Amino acid sequence: MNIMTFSALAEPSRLGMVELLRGGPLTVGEIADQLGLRQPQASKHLRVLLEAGLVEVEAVANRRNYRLRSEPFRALASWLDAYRNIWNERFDNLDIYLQKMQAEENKPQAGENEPKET
Amino acid sequence: MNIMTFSALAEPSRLGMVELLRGGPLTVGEIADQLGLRQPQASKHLRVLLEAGLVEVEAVANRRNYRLRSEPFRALASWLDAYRNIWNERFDNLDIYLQKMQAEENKPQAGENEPKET
DNA sequence: TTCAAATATTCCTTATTGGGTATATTATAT
DNA sequence: ATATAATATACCCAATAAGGAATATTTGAA
Repeated sequence: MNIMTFSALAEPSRLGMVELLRGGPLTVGEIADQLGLRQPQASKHLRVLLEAGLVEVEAVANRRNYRLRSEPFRALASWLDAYRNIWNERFDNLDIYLQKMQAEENKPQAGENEPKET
Repeated sequence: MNIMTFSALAEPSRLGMVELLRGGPLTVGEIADQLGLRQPQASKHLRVLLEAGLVEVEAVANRRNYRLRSEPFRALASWLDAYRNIWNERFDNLDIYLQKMQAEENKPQAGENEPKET
């Protein structure tokens, strides 16, 4: 997984931009307007998104049309897939018990198998 | 989408920790070892992951067993779902053309509908 | 009580990041 | 050539984050 994807999304304005661009391409000015940003900061954040590969630009005269790229989202989804097991509460109580037992084996000092009561 | 999830993952050591914990719970020392970190930085990064809700701890004597929580991964997956359209290259050439046409309508200064040739 | 292991916290220092403002750049129109 | 709109870049400053090293805390054992 590319860490730049996460750092690009780890900023409110930039995450907002991505959500905004879900509706389709927008210019810098439109993005700045909708998010209440000044133009320079909008440009700077878009640059970060661009370098992270999250968006791409198309120059149309004066304007720059920014839109989402699909690749990083696909990558994110496939990375997430590796965590599907966790969905199903793989580490449920039984597993935790087994893991604890296994951890005990590292220091079988006092009682061997059955800890006597009191 | 909670931004803390992204900022927590936007750091190589922490992303490494998450990947590592995919295999099951580990103690601070084990994590530090496997990632070549000093213990204090391991603890500090784990704290960030903890506060982001990505992991949880279980104290067992001296040790702290850290393991992944499922919720943030579910949240991430459901957030990603909103971007599924982009998978299918929704913004293909036709869409881009239509969007460009719509953008033109904002400044219909010269030609109204049919721009005359030459 | 004293010791040692595992972990957390604190302090310090440096690097990075984000906002603000001014300015440069590019394209269109006159 | 000049003016204007849209955008990018540069510079400065404050806030944040990360590593290093020392220290505090907790637990089990002698």
